[in-house]
Amino acid sequence: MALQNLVHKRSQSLRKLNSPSVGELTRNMILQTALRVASIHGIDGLTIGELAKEVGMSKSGLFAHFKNKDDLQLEVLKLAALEFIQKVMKPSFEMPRGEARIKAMFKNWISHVDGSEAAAGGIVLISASVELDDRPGKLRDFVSKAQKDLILNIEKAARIAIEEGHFRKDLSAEQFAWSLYSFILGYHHFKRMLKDPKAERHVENSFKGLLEFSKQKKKV
Amino acid sequence: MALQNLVHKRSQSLRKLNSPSVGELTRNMILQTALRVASIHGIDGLTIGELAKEVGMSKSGLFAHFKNKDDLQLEVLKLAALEFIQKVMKPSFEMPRGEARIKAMFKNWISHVDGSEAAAGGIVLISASVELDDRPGKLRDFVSKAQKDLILNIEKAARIAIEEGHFRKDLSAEQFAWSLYSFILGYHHFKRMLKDPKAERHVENSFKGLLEFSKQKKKV
DNA sequence: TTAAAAAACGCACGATCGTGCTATTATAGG
DNA sequence: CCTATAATAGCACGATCGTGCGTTTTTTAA
Repeated sequence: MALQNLVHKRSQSLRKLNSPSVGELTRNMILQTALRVASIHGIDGLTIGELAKEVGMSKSGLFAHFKNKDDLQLEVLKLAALEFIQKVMKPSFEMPRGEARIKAMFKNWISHVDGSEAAAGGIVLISASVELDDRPGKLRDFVSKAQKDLILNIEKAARIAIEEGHFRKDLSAEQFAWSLYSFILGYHHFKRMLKDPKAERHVENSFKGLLEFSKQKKKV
Repeated sequence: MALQNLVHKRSQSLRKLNSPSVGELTRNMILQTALRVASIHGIDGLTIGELAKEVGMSKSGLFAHFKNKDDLQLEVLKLAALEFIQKVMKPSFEMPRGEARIKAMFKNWISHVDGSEAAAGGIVLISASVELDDRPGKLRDFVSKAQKDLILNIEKAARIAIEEGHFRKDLSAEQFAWSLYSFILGYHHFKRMLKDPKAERHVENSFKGLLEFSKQKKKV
């Protein structure tokens, strides 16, 4: 897989105007590939030898771009988080405040989970949190923080919806975020592991129920 | 860690009445230990060398009990499923039909997720499904089937609750099972990965909401 | 008690792991 | 174009992986 050549061709023409060094480009390409590999084999199943093969480089040439394997894994996780933010969170927060934004968030998220080919960011983060939950360290810390930020963003969106009068005043934004995230986890699980064709329907029903529950004035 | 000795002592006294062979006992002990290891390092992180060290045997001596590593992993998953069934599902189905049974199921499940020390079965199954979701094979098939059975059992309990008149007639048992399972996944995630102290409260609120939603006669 | 059978060990194999060191090739600025 | 530097490759290391095989020890049955 000599993606290498393509990258170099492109770099030579680009550098005349704006200059990311060749090494920088290669490094990015490596990380992109690594993210793809990690989405299949998990962040722990990511091995330097296989990655080198996949990317069309020698092990040592590839390895020179990173301090050690932990560093490589951390960079992959960062990329995953970044990709998720840009594909799911950012476009949502460009929508009008309130319910519309919540709905967009849900929709973007679902389709991000579906995008098994290209966008593997979210999947890697979820898998990583399962793989790492019992093993302290920098990797775990990063994933944990990324997830917490994510939850806080959902909470923020929910609070705004309350402010806007779309959701009822006595709704717990925290509980809302928790429920929404659980449904996404459920969707991820049923769709990817169990290949359940009804997963879409179920998650949409649950989400609809959550919305109604969050709107109504009183009781249940 | 010479658990070995204990096992052999016990075997010699036990065998006079009822006879599981020594090899059988050792094999069981290996699997128990393997389950514990897998609950920390994942089913893929389970390595024969480390397991041998943990169990106090030589690699080859241990390996003689299994055809190959895949077989070992499969046996561990089987044990995990068995443990889950006996700790969570079986006691639930001994409760009275209907809502009580549903509640017991939820309660048992939650405390099973909490039992990080001893009961690692459920955790291993959930982790395994994440690790394996993109890698076809016997392991994936088993986990997938185990999870499907599990869902069907929830559905069955829900259908019985409908029959008994505890849940409303037009409730979708399938949707109920889906929601409940998603909440459990959420709990697992928040409790184990994010160490969120509010996880209990959230999952209980969600469960309570689900129950009320399932009872009321009409609307939302 | 002794011979047969089961269980565990010792050892070694090829492969691959993460990671350095040195040499070679590609790129950059003068 | 030439040189300094950046980027990549080659090679080797110790460790560990999964897995066989022959030997030794332990358990079992007569």
